Amino acid sequence: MAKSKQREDHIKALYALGESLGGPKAWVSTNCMADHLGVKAPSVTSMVQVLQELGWVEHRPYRGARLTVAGRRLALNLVRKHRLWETFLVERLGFGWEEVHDIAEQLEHIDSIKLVDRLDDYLGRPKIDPHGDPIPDGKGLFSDDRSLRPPSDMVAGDVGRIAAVQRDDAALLSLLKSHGVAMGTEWTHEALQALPHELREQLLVEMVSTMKQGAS
Amino acid sequence: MAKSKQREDHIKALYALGESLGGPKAWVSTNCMADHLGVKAPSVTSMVQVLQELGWVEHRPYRGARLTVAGRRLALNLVRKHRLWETFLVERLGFGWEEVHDIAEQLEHIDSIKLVDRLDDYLGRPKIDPHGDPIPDGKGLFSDDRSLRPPSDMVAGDVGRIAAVQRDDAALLSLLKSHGVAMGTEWTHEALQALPHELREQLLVEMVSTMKQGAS
DNA sequence: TCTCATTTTTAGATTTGCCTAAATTATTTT
DNA sequence: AAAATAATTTAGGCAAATCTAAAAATGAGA
Repeated sequence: MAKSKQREDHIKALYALGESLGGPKAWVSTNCMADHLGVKAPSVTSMVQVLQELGWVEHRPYRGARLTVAGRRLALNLVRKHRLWETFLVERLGFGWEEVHDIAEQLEHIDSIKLVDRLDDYLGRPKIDPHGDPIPDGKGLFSDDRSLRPPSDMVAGDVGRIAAVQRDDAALLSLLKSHGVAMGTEWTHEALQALPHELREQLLVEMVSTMKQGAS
Repeated sequence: MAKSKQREDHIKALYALGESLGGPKAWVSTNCMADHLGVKAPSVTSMVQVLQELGWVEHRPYRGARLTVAGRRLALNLVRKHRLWETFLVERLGFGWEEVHDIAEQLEHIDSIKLVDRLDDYLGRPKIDPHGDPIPDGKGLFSDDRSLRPPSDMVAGDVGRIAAVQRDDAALLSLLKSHGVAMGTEWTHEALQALPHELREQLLVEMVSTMKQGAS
């Protein structure tokens, strides 16, 4: 297997960037990974070459990298662990949603399938983590049946329930908290408009009631 | 601070061996640490020299190594984390006592004081872990008021409550479990005598009742 | 006390993961 | 289409943590 924290971090970065760039087939530049990981580009190149040898990554020189099926499975398992631990930290240990990212970043590398599965059971098999992100199951499958919308989709009179924050960033989450924004709380269009737009645009809501015709 | 998994492992080994060799002032040979850690002696020597630079270890060439006050504090914090995580795994996630050592070995390196303290609260500030070992508090202090005795102290008619197993070893713990030995269960002298002595001698009991005069 | 077996350290090499600087390939501009 | 610019990889080096083999110190027995 030959996993390591660094290798896993590169796999996770590749997964995250690949998703944001249009899915599993997208090529992710090594520079882009380097920025995301806080290392220099040549380090990523060499790591990506190692990960290719190990069968987790496909690398096309000067084009970029993307995950193999095995790599994607590994990435989804890391995402699963990260989000389950974040859920544990918030729901059981009483941490604020802005405090848990760095700790979960460490916990996600703990290697024990049984631990993850028991944690999942213990938490009641949650489908969504404290930031509103879906938690994949042991097979890497998501079951997120929410329909999420940006607040910009709301019109006067609409009410939305805060359902996700798009970036897991302590500063942003603290700010949101200080404005009273918490997962599951209900907000009118007007109240949301009163938030600074840098904050508002990071939110996603589920519609509670809308004035719009034919809205889901 | 400059902690790392390997450095912490060496500190913990030095603590454990130092305790078993007669307390904080005992010199522990690098060979002995090497055996305990599963590495070769020269690796320990060089690590010990690094740890001395960092102020956690005192090294007398050809004599051995021992922890400084700062090193001991670090070691006790690792022991605390290890034993709290083991408690969590057994009491909350339902693991068997023979399954948790390796996972706790990973979890003990997670770096977050707040996490440890919250976990401690969450578990109800336990004083004893699933193997009967005392859990130091945040200041490194133990509060273990049990009086533990080897089964060899028991005489016919005595009853003892299983209170600790002296080695955290999966094979041993599984065997004990298969003989029905579990923490807190009560055993007569006779029942204990029926166990293989390799198992029995790893146990410590609290006396429930004794025939002996003047026994505590 | 001197020699010799044992223990421990030093020396030098290896692997992993990172870096900077230089070379290479791709892309954009004119 | 050629040249300039930007992105990426290669080359070569460094630090951490390990190893093996060789040298040095300890201490036990004669």
